[in-house]
Amino acid sequence: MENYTSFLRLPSPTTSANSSISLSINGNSHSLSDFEGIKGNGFLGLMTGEEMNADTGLKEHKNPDQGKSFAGSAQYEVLKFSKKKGEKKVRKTRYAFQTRSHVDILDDGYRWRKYGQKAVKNNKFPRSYYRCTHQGCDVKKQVQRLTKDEAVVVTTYEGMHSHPIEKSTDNFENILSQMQIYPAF
DNA sequence: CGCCTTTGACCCGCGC
DNA sequence: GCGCGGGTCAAAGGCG
Repeated sequence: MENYTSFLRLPSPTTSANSSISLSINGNSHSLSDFEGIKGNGFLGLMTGEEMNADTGLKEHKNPDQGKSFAGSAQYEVLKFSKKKGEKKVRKTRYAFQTRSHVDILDDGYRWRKYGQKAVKNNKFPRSYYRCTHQGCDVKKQVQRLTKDEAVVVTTYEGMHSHPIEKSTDNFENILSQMQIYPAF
């Protein structure tokens, strides 16, 4: 997605447990409308089969035993400079989702290999780092639970899968795979 | 046996 | 320069 003119930063994940992340995308044609559409219809439509029951009013849905429920999402771009000298900046798009779940591992249909875990400041829960194991696919995700609301799991995806989903599950990542509207970098 | 997790070390950017 | 915080590496071990 080269055309984004603005990007949304999550509230600093180490200092804020704000559970209502606003979504502000003003990219090209499909950013906002499609994203919202999928979120409002596709996401929830399919999530209901899995006890998904929250949209933006996540705070009122405080029921960890319900399993997973979609809580919120955000997208933002990350500007990075390559470590190598003389390389241009690498732009990555990250999608952050908040999910109410009593389990950290949200099986989203892709195969992930954990490659790290770090303690996060001001957060008593560690953050886990996963990488997609599909060859040539360097999609990463971070999973982190909030101190202020232990029922909330924040999953941050970085990059996009350039391959089909590997398991036929009907959870939200399956839908994510269908909303690959942006070209891979 | 292959794939995965665990875990400390390492690296890097940034602020002081 | 140094320390801190975040991100990654890689060796070692676990498990099906």
